[in-house]
Amino acid sequence: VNGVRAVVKKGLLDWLDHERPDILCIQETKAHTDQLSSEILQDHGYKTYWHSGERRGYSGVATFCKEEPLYVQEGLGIEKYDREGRVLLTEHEDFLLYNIYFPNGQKDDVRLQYKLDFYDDLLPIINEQVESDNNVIVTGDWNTAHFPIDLARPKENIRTSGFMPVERERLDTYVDNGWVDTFRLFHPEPHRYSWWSYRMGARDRNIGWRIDYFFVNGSFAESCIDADIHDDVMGSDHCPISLSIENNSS
DNA sequence: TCGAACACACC
DNA sequence: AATCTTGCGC
DNA sequence: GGTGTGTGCAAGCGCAAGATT
Repeated sequence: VNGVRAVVKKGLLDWLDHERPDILCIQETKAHTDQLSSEILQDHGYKTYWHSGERRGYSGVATFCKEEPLYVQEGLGIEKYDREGRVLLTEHEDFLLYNIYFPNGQKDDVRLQYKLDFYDDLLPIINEQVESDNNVIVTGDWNTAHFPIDLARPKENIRTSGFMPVERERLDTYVDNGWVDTFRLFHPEPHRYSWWSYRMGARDRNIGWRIDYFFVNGSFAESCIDADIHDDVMGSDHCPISLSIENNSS
């Protein structure tokens, strides 16, 4: 969301009150909870969980739940990532939910490698949970467009972090391991993006990237009834994405 | 990150 | 306490 | 002169922290 405090000023809570999702996952909160008021922490009726980076004003994720999760974990359990406040795991009745702000690799080779390591280290963890009979959803800002259809300028960005072959190969590996990009189940069409540069009026011209996903394990994909991108919602350089799941109880 | 503005090929 | 400047990270 | 590639450089926002008032 490029700063929760900024998007609250721009109407996040009105939008939340209108949409009332069962669960809301946000990334790049850029705030510690002691910097936030009760209007965003709790007054809306959701239980909220926060994982913030050590560095003030940087990174951070939050998960809002109508129903209290069975279990909440801050971080992946790997120190070098957890210092940056990138992961919230919540357990729900029918699935585990990872809310993740994947690293950005554009600053230098060190950060690119850090990003690639994150992909490599996350995969065995979630694979193991599926093997243990859990359904798993991994959502958030993945910071990588997988295929040329997923960004407006594929040829121009082959050497830009976010669409480099090494990064795309990591997503290939997720797919090879049975993980499903749910948006494409329902939307084969091009020109559907979830992020646009603030600069150069990129959003007005839809020069964007699809870098936000809901990946789910293969068998759970059958329970997904819709996935979408809501590019009419303003307030950030990203727009919301959604996943709808079959309701088995009631 | 995008694309205007250049440089420099190469016929 | 409010405003400005610089710097960082997208 | 036209077309095609390749490279440096400007480009919005949100936030922190220090300086100035």
